[in-house]
Amino acid sequence: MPELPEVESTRRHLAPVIEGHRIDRIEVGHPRMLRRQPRPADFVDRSRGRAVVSTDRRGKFMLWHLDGDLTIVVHLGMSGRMQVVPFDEVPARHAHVRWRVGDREVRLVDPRTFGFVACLTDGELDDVLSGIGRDALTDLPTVGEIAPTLAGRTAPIKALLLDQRIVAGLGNIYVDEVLHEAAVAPMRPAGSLEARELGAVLRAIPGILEAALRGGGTSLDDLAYLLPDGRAGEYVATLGAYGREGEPCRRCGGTIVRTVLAQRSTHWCPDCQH
DNA sequence: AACGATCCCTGTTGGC
DNA sequence: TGCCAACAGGGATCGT
Repeated sequence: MPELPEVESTRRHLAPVIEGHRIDRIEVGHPRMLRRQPRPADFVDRSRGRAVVSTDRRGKFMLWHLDGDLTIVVHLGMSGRMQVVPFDEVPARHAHVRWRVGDREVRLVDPRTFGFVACLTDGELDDVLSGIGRDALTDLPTVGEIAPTLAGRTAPIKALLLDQRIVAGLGNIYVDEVLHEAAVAPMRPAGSLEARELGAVLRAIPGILEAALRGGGTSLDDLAYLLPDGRAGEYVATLGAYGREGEPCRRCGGTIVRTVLAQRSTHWCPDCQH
């Protein structure tokens, strides 16, 4: 599932392909992908012929800043991935949005269509980003900054780490990894964490995310996520908790268990996560 | 306001 | 072997 490391790995691969280049042609094969666009008909008209000035990211939102104060927003949802192929390659199944850039085509492939794209004005972009919290990799809050937000909260710490309005970028896989690294049980009421534990959680976040980024992200067995050149992310071999039900904890030798929390499968070690 | 549940969607998996 | 229900989950939305 694309989370911050997957989106950032994707962005870094796409940057040299699109930055400074003009978008010559756009095709949208699935209107559902435009559901964030205020006026779907604007999507193609706004961005066609414009150059990508720079790329950026906020949480799981990839941003392509265009000339003319417009930004293409790409969210990969749960099964989205980007492809870069020669422009004359036969369209793949589920390649729902296709951008022609020079002699190449950039595609958003998304079988489950939970992803979306939009081309937004600066004002519209501000509206979208105002609903998203600080970036988990580049703008992580300190304990002092985040503690008031969590104080008194009874929801599980996992649920609040998944909430993009608080910290943006973590998804189901990396929340489990962060809590395992921090040795905090995922069902702990968020407000019950001591400063020491909150500190451990916040320290674990950049460590996990940067390691995942070095591996190009996590490609699970179903291969939903791949890099734009088709390669798999290698961090899957390093996962400590997610997907390791029944396997030994790398830290204490206990057994990783799977439960359901916040309507999500949750992997953790009852022996060393407290 | 906070929190949990439900829905969207479809390829894959597992049970019978 | 074949069929079909269950499952995966980011984010929007709804009910309590």
